[in-house]
Amino acid sequence: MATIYDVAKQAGVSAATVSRVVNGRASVDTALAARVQQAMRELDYRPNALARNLRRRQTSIWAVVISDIGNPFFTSMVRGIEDVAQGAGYSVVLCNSDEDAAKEARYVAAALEEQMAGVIISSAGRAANVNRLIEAGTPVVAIDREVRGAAVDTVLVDNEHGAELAVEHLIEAGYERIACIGGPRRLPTAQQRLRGYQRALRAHRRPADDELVRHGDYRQEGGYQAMAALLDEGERPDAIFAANNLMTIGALECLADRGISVPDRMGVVGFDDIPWAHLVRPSLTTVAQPTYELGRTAALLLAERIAEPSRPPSTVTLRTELKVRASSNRPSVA
Amino acid sequence: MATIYDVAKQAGVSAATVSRVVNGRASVDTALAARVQQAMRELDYRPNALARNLRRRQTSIWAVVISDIGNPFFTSMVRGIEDVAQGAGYSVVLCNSDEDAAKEARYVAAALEEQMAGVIISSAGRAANVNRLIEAGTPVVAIDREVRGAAVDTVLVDNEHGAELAVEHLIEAGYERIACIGGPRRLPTAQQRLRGYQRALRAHRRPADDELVRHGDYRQEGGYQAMAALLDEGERPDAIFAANNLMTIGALECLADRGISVPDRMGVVGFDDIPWAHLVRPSLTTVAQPTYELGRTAALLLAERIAEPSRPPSTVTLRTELKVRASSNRPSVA
DNA sequence: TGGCCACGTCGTAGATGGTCGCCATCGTTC
DNA sequence: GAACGATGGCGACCATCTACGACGTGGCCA
Repeated sequence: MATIYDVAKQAGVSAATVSRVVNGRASVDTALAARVQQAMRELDYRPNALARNLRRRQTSIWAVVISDIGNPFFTSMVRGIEDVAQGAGYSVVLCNSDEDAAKEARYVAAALEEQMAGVIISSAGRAANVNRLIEAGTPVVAIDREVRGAAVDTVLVDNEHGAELAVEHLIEAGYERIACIGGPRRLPTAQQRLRGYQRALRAHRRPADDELVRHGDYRQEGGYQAMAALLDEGERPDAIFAANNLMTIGALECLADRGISVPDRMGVVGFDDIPWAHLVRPSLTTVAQPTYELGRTAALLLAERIAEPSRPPSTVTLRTELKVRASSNRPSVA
Repeated sequence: MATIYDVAKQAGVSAATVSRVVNGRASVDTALAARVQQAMRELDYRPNALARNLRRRQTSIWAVVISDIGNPFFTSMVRGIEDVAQGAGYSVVLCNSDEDAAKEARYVAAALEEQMAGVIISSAGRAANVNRLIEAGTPVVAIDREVRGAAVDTVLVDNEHGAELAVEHLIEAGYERIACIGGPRRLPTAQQRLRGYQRALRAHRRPADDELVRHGDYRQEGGYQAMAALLDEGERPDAIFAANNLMTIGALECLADRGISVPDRMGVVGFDDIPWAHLVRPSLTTVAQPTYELGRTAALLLAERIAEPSRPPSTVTLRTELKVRASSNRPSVA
């Protein structure tokens, strides 16, 4: 592979001049510049990004650390990030932490070692990882999950409000005993969605029975097990609110296995949409998040922070939207 | 950020010794090594990957170039790649080419500039991109799609056979007029699946009517449009074989919009599974691909090629499996 | 007209942080 | 005493960027 020196020799100039032509920062005589361009074409010269990165002490890569690459919520978000990154001249690296704090820490370490230009993170755990990045001066944006104890740009959705809407909708549809399949207790999104659920019950003077709340792991399997527990233990609910998309799928699976018909004997609303929610039968009522927009916003915030590292961190909260479909349509009791 | 020289000073040794301790290549006296470890901890030393990469003329990153990050087929495949990469000490960068040859070329250029340790690619277009990598000495593995005109390690599934099985199944289920929603003509997978469809028809002496074959873009929208065309133009089929998962979803959507019941009035089999195929009503008969295994195999091949660059390229073909569910269950005519 | 200064260009030389080949040293063993 | 292995330091090297200074030109002022 040709280096900058080969080009310089071919064009009869110094390497510095070639560098100037490549980067367009300083002024170079037009005739010389043309000769350099010519030489670059002839040698099929590609600047060595490694050397440039070392010298500039920074890559042009953004790391995106997410907790589950298989969740369509994240893939759509990543698209939003990618589109902005592309436009701003950055590449995007995807890191899949699998909700594992250790794996997340490894990726953060890698981001530091590789001197990534920025990090967008949906953190599984404590603030330590995020703070490590901030201390090292790496621009960071938290997405989807707020990070307590870290001063960082953040993009969220109104989880509590969305959950409240969902549960209110179930109440208005006539369901009586509404259960909740919550997410992992340590995750802020799970806590907020649970609060929304409780708030709606309280507002409508429904008792908040502890037996009605189960916690899953935000995966399909967890949703299945939580649903099974709700069916087998204690007084059976007639509707459920599930705190994320994959757990909703799991719950539906369980209900199908048990032959419990939705929405007649069990109303179902899930948090976060699924691309084919309307193909599932019955079609699924969901609290839709603006996933693409979430990614876009985070990427824009990151670009701004890179441009202006010292500005105070800001938090953007996007709205959710209740999409009423068939799974929460209780047949009126005659 | 502390450099290797800071650590060397702190431990009272030379930078070379610190390097040896970090990399564990050469033997270092235990006492010295301990002092170095101590100094690294005290200074919170992180090796600068950029400098190492420059010197070694290689990063420890694998680029995975895929054509649609939103397709669960690819996300599962990526998991398989990641797990192997993780174990072998590599990080994985995801590049989303969106079936766009130009975008793909940009990512390939980036992989060359950043001197990626290896590339796994599901190429959208011609062999030029892959050959550029091979010429530069970058280890490459083609996945899911063979690359004609390039001598490269390849991992495929038996597309033709899988498609044949699917169509045979529809024939045996009693469907008469079986249509095909094929993929983009230029893609080898689309060509192979189409051939499997045609072969099955021929074997059962069904006429291969050109009117019964439409081509989509491997996305949901394309499946929807192809289905609509099949319904509106010419003699209507009573079953369809769709050449990938997202187009199957699109076709189902179209059928639902038109009120055409599946499997009574239209049998449906799709190529490639969907995580929640059994939740869609009716549950979906599919040709399942070993997606995770596909990724794993490609990653293993890449690791082998990196270890032994001169070995002749090999091709691995994995088997598909027909998963019979409800969407192809034709009610027997009384 | 001569001298000085500003400015546009361009080359030299170091800096970036690690890695590794080579060589010196030291202790051990035969 | 020679041979050998283990150990650790020196300095070149990776490809690029950039601070600094040199050089030439032209304008302006005395």
